[in-house]
Amino acid sequence: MGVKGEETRARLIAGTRTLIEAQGYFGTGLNQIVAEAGAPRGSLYFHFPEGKDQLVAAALTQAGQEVGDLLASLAAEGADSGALTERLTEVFAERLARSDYTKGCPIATVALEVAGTNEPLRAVCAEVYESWQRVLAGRLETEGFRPAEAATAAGQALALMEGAVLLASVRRSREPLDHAQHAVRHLLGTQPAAARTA
Amino acid sequence: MGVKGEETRARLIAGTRTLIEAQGYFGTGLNQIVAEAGAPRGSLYFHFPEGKDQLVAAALTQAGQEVGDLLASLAAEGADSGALTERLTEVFAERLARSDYTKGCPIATVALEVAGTNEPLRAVCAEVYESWQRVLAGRLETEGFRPAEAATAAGQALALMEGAVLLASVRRSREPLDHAQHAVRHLLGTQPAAARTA
DNA sequence: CTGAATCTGTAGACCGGTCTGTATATTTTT
DNA sequence: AAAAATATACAGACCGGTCTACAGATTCAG
Repeated sequence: MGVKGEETRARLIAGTRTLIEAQGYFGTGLNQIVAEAGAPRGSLYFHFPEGKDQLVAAALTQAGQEVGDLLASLAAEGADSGALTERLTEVFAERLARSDYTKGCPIATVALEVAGTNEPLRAVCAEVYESWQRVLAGRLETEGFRPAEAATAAGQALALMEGAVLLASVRRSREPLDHAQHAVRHLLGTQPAAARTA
Repeated sequence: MGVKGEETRARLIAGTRTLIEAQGYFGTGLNQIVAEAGAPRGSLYFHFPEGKDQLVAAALTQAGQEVGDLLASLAAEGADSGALTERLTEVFAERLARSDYTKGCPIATVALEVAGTNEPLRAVCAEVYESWQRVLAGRLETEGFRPAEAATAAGQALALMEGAVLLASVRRSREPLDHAQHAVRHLLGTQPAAARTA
């Protein structure tokens, strides 16, 4: 596969990400995607022969991996669970603010749309969320949580943050995210960064 | 307006609720709605002259009010905040299980789809969530929370439950909802003292 | 009491446009 | 020249929305 082919493929995924994050799966058409990516229709079906679902799956996977890699690298640098969740909350808050509250979690909208009707895409969304949860749970284990409790606590923290993104999108305000961050700290039993350094 | 007219209108709203809760806003077409409701297209535009958005707004409002009325009646009977959230969690869990995990929160999917692109519907979703939050916050005030802290805690609890519905839908399991319920109890039970001293 | 006018609501054909996906021709790269 | 990739025309289905026709009840003049 040549350089140009890779670039077109990358632009298609990037365009798909941009659009589905703001409009969801059904709200985004292939015409819109190829226009956004500056690629012709034929190229789309050359690079993604299975069509829209394959393209959306690639976009979700890439977006999920970016966030997962960020969390994993923070954890590798020794960030504690409170710092991990704070950073994730901040990522979502920043995305919302910079997009005028059109893009929150890159997975959530599609996840809810397809969970009941599109099993392959549901599985992709589930894997992304589980990968995020695994990183957080792993960190919690090094802080003394037993494996089962770490998984539960990580799931609760993730639910809190995802729900806060939903409320923040609907209210057009980052306040729910900031309140969620405090609640997550409380649930996980860690002190805020300000208190730690004091 | 005759009896039959009211019935057709009610069937249209009921059909719309059924479909958008499982498939979202963009995933549900008017052909599907009129088929589900057993009503002709002309009746749809007679009862809802502004079209799809007016119909969806009516469906969201009705679904939101049903849940809100349930919470309000429980609160009037003296249920405490833990019982309110437990019941709301149970409503969502039951809906998911009975629909084979296709219907969770009746608002969430549409809320995320339209938050960035359809201001009137976004406002409807926001009002539903705020009405739920108000009931819970009101109960928290009678339990000793100051108004500001009650609103914050109610928002955190709502975020936790909504996020748990998302994760439960994607995982096809009620486990996230059960874990969320424990976390909500923890948040609401321990925060008053800290909030008062803050 | 009748029968035409009116109102409510039903019924579905039809509009332009967009949807996902296919087929085929052409250009670029190797 | 072969392979990789681009480019576009096209197909059939469906989209939301508009339009006209008409069925059944109600009203009201005579």
